[in-house]
Amino acid sequence: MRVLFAGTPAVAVPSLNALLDAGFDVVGVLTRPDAPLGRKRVLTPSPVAARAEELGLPVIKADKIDDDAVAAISALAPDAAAIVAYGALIPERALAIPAHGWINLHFSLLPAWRGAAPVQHSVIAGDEITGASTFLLEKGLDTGPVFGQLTESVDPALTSGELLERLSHSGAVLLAQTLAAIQAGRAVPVPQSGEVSLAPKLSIEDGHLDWQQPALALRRRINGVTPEPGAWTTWDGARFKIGAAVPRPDVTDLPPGQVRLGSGSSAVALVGTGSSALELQRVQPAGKKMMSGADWARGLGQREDVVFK
RNA sequence: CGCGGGGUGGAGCAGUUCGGUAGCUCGCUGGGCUCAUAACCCAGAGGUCGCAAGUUCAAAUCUUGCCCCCGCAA
Repeated sequence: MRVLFAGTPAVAVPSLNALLDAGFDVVGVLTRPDAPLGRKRVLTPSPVAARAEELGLPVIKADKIDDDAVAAISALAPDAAAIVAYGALIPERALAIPAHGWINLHFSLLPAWRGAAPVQHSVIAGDEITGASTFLLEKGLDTGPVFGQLTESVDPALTSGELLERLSHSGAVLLAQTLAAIQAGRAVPVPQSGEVSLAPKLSIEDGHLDWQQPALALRRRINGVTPEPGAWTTWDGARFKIGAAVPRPDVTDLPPGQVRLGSGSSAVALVGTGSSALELQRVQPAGKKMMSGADWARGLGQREDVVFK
């Protein structure tokens, strides 16, 4: 079966690999154009583009599916298209090109968390179970009938990045299985049923921590927005990022935002919340590299005037 | 030229304003104490102060140029 693969970020790469390993004839790869990356704005190919070039596969780079892109896709004459985090809408006329349609791997248990950032929203919401779904792409946003799903329990200590990494691998297997079923003619798409929720792309503001919230909610938010867009607060008027924190239910005497620094060999950074305290494990003051909370506390010495806002 | 912070033993920092022998909290090594320990005590190793040039009797500190890291913005 001739398959077109569409995807852009690193989480899509395992799926591309899985399709090849499963023996599908990947006739081309659709990905977004090279984008400026980092402070120096170096034009960098997407991870999927890099992998495709490594494999010697034909690559179509398109920001939106215009006439040229449609023509390029048609020319490849795919029987099916597999799409994982491509990053742009596929118009109906492109959806119609492959006979079997476009099969999307989405990292949630649809119809929960339709949209660009399902895993992040799932972590922030405190879902105990999440997963991945394959479904037939149609006009609406992640609304198509589902072919298959897998579930994954959510470890409260995991960040979105880590959970997404796991799902990108388990989901890749699911995607390959779904395509195999379609090829064999035994795939049964089932309309989505259940409670719909939306997972729009996270903004910087989504990572802004509100210390009035209870510790567990804050931890979920920190994990949910890590590594992108990142959790932050402000200290002395400057941005202060927090990469990881664990609840300290035994510390209940700190007002929200107030920081207590342990000294000596018991160096530790605690911050008050709406409930009990959080212990900061990874922090990054503005202008500094990410460091452990203990290192940060050591460098500051015993100060009691550190307050997050 | 987008705005800003930073580079000081292995880690995190102070010292720079006003030049004058390298400091703090840890870590590490050895020893002591202890049933024991991330506790405590003693001793020790470890630094071209990002790089280069300049000023000076003397530069981590002042001047100039360059490199690298990071926050914001894109």
